[in-house]
Amino acid sequence: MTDASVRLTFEGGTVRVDAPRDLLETLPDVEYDPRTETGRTPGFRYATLRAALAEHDVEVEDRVLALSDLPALRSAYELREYQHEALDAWRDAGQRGVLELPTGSGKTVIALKAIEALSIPTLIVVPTIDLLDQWERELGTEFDVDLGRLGGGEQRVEPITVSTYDSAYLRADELGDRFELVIFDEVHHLGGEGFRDIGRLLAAPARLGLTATFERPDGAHEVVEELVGPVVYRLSAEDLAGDHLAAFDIKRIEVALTPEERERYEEFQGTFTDYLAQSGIQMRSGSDYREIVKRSGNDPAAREALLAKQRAREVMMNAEGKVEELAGILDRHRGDRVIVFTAYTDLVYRLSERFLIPAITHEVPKVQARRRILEKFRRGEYSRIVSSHVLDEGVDVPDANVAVILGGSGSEREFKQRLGRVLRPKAEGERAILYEIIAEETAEERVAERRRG
DNA sequence: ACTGACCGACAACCAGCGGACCCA
DNA sequence: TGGGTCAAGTTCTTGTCGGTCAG
Repeated sequence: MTDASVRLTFEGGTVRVDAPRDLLETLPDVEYDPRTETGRTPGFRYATLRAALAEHDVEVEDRVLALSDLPALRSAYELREYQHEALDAWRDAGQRGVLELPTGSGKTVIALKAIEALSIPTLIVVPTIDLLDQWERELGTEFDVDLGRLGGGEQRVEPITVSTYDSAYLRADELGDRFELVIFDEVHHLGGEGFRDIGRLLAAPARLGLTATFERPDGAHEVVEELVGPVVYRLSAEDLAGDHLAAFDIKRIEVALTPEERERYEEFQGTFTDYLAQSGIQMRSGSDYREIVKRSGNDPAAREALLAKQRAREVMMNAEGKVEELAGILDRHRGDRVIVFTAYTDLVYRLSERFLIPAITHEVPKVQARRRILEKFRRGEYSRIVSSHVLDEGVDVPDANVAVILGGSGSEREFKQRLGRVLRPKAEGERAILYEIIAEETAEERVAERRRG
């Protein structure tokens, strides 16, 4: 017992545990691997494994992490009080956990301070190339070290590296031993079926997640919690409004469908409800909906019902009355900076033509063109833009003070992200406004309720 | 170097009120 | 007559992203 020895090494996203069989069996989450005749556990269990071994009176030869040298980092940045609290909460939780803070509250800065405080090799994982660039810029300004970059056509690893989720996913098994701290920006993405493997394969014991909305409707935040840790600090937009973020009002406006729209809506919606009645499905949650989706693979009636539901959704999301209402809003806010959000790209182009507003969708040819439009918006050459979902996340959108949602999903996340676009601190007394325009007597009233308007 | 086409991944997707059938 | 089960083997569409590869 006393002189047993244990050797830990990293192999393709797992920690290999060379130890006597009887000791292996006492270790949590360590499985016996008959091929190598050793114990084995996923990379993310490394920290708990070390803790468990510390309880035993054994000599541990730990060769898991292969870290490069990193000079002590220093940044001139001063954290605000709540940012300080957030960082402390994370450290108190054993350098594991998630910070849930609204868009514009300076999550990046907290992370930079965490990197500075620990000065250990760090991997930062982000969902988009845009964020890749932003992090690279911030890190470059703050720290005087070479930065690695994985994604956007480059694959360069340095002690401090920024990666996309996609690239990290492709290389996690091989990179898992190179970093002691991993930061997941927009950490809710880590709940995705494939992306969760990133968290699983990395051995980094220190883990920080950043997001504005931790909970996922599919429940996968529990996976994230296991891989990164629980939420250790949380503030909402309301908490910071009027102080570090702009004060804001949310105005809900209901508009009527035209008689033609009403007729089409009722017909499509009717097809859907008829199917529900006929199949006996109780529509209580998203899983009931998924049940219909599942059936639609083999059952033509289910498929027809789903298509009808989608057509009904299109009718209400694109209702003509919303366009008229928008005309009034644009008129009232002549001097303001306005972002208009829709659910469908078709409507984006219709609005763009009718109101002569630049459009941004995923189809906008080339990132360059999109960037040019945003740049002109930033400089004030444009005071309005129309977009679908493109600007929801991961794009550095210049500040606006009026947002108009013509069509959106029931997603709380989408709503917060859109709201976040108008919440940067404003001049004294100025308030941001978010308009939700909703088709009355349609399912959209419930949809808007779900996202908590 | 840039571009477009392709692929796979991810996310959202949520009625309003009484039927049909098989088997023990 | 009464009670239980109703459709399984992989699943709708739209919007958006990153990675890859050919030209």
